[in-house]
Amino acid sequence: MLPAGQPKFKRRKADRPDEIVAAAMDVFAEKGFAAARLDDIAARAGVSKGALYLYFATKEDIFRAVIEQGVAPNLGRLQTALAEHDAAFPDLLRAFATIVSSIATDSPVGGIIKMVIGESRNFPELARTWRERLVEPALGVMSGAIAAAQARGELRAGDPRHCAISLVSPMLLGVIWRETFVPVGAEPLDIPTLAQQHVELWLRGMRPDAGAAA
Amino acid sequence: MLPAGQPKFKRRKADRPDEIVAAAMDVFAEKGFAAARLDDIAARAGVSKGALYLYFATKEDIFRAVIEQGVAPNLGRLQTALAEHDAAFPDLLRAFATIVSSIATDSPVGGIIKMVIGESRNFPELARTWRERLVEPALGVMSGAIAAAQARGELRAGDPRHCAISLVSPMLLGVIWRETFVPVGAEPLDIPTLAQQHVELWLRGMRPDAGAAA
Amino acid sequence: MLPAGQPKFKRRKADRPDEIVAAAMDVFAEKGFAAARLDDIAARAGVSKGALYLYFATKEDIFRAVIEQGVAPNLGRLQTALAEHDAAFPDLLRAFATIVSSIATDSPVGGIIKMVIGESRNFPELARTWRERLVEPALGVMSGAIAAAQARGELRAGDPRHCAISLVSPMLLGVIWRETFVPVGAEPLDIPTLAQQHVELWLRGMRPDAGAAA
Amino acid sequence: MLPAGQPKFKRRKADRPDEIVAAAMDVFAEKGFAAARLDDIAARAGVSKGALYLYFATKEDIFRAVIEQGVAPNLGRLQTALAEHDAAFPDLLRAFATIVSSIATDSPVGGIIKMVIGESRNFPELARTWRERLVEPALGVMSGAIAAAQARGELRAGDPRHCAISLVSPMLLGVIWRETFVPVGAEPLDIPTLAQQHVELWLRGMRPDAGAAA
DNA sequence: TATGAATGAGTTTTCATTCAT
DNA sequence: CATGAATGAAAACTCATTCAT
Repeated sequence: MLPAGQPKFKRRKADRPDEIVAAAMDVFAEKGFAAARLDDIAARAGVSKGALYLYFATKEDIFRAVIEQGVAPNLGRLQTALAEHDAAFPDLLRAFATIVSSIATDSPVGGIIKMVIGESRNFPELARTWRERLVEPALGVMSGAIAAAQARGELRAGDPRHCAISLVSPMLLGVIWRETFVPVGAEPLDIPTLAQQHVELWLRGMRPDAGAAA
Repeated sequence: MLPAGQPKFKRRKADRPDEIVAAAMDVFAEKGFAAARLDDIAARAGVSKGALYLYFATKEDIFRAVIEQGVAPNLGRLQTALAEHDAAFPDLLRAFATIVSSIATDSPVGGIIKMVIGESRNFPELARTWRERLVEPALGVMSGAIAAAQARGELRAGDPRHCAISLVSPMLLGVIWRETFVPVGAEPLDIPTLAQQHVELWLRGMRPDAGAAA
Repeated sequence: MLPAGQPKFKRRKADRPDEIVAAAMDVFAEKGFAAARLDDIAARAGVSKGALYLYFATKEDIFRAVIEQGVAPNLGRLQTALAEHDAAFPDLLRAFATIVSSIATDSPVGGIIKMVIGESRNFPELARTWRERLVEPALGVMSGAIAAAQARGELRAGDPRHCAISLVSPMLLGVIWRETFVPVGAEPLDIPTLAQQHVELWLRGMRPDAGAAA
Repeated sequence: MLPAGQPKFKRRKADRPDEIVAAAMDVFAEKGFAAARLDDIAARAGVSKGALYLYFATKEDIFRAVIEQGVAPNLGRLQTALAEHDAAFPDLLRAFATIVSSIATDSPVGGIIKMVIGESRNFPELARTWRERLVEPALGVMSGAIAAAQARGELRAGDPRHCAISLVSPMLLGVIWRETFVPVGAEPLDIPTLAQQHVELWLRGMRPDAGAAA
């Protein structure tokens, strides 16, 4: 059905924005906002530089779209991951670790996180959005679950927010490691293993005293 | 006619490079490498733009100097922190947590880490240097100590490198949080408390089974 | 399902060029040639951008058509206005003033004049055309009539070309005023009144000395 | 005193802005705002394109400066021209005609007027400024003087504003003619002669009836 | 015919780097 | 040594024009 020759113009209005955002994602993640060149983004998206401006008004707009697009799917996955509150807490956590590992491994969150960190001062509203729509909800759900488990006596005392951070930080660091040091020759971290080992460590560390339970 | 407060001696030229690096540190940490302007750096350092070129050949050189300068003092502090292998492991860790907290709180590592993360692909040799001279030595020392403690039966089994990451990641994340979300309105994390709580959690989580010890 | 008001027949293609020229007239008059965008012209003409190229080869062609179209009807009106040489000169002039006022008031000459003034250096041949086909003929007819009246002793001496300019300039300025200052908040000039008052002034100013006539 | 070689950089901070504005004046007057290229302005000013941005933030800023600069000196000249209210009205007018002629002949007002006309819709605030600071004051002074002379019985009745326009319009048109048609091959108008002849015409046309005076 | 997505040459704007002073 | 005006190469952005549909 496709014409044999390669047409000079492709008409794909509906697909273009996503293709551009995907290409921009790669370039921004590699170079950062300022060092990324629209030429590169256009080339990687397989369009002309001018075509970018059919869909986005400025370079900043493209960047915003990239970061925004990083929020939505992660939010969904995360909610899924934490939806089943009724599972026993340890099992919940283990499931959570698995999902987080898979997100970390096969989605571009790494690049997005890197960009949010690197450009938070240049694009404060994006950092704010990210925190409000992703980071705080996630921290909120987790520390809520932790507090509940503490109330039930399943976990020992301790500031729930700090506990949540203790819980997730190695996975985040794993992602950052992959973005930062692996391209430069470092051995990749085995995130699933790290996550699993860490969850077990955390669960043991949070287990109430045997004596207290008596 | 000169104001009385006028310093008798002009700033020694020997100080200039450090002042420039300090100013550059601030600007690079805020904007990233590409978005930082030499005008801003010069202005913040209180020198003319041309003066930068009396001490550094290029913008990249200044950036390198900033990153380099971030390595050295931290390296020293870290070695100090981990030098006294003969303390009991828990006490060693507690001391370590204190030192790391203070570094995290009142040195500009935060900004440097942010820059290393953000520019690792644009300046691979800097990321490499950082890893080789700071990250790997630190991880090495720590996982070595952990492995030794495991061998002595003081800690339970588990990949020492992963254990080390589990140990330090919340502090690193705390620093990143400060650079990323606090300027955008987030509540700062209480890094010393977080560190302390996490170290206790980690120690409990790594404590060998009571049964196994029997 | 079709709205009742839907025209039964589509606009005839034969009308398109004129509609485009009319739309272009508005846009060019507002923005000038270079700042006018074909998108705007197409939108105002109610056609696609590509459609412009079915009728005109380039943006310049559209512009030329606009200017050309400004010449023809005015030329006709002018000739009509000055055709009746046999009327008494004062009456001729009064009739002329009326016609010029109405042209000035309800035709787009204002915009065209503005464009001819603004783009004369960028499109010399258009300025030339305008002068040769409209300005010089008009000036010629008028100074001819003036010279004739002078020869008959109805008007006092004086360079006829300058006299003609003295005669028409307020009307022209009125049109320019409308294009320039009215859109920016100025009170419009009452061109008919201005014209009438000026013609009477001019006639008195050109009346031969009573003594000379004696 | 000047170095023999031609230095690559000239340091003339104080002079540059004026040189740039002067160069821009020429280019804008020839091409209009949109069609003028900063390259041309820079070249004509004898500086690099980048140097423009040392003194002006945008192309629009340069344009504004050109128009603004056209206001001030003309305002001064105009005030001078109309200052001597106590001369007999006819002599005042004759002096005025001389001064206006010389302004028209040897200042760049022509170009500025052309630009104000052509860009009034794109830069409304400039058109407004021009009208408020130059056009209206001038019209005001003139119609004031005319009204006074009418009250003294030196001039016949008639709307003073219209009379003022009748008076100045040929000179303005002469300037526009020079900008529009002379570069395209037209014979220049002899503005001084035109002005003088027109002032006499106007004075006669405004002279009160002999009978009325009796 | 008519459309409008896509192009790419051209323009404005930025800023690291140079150099006369 | 120090300055900062000036440069020029590179990057963002615009828009007349083309062409697959």
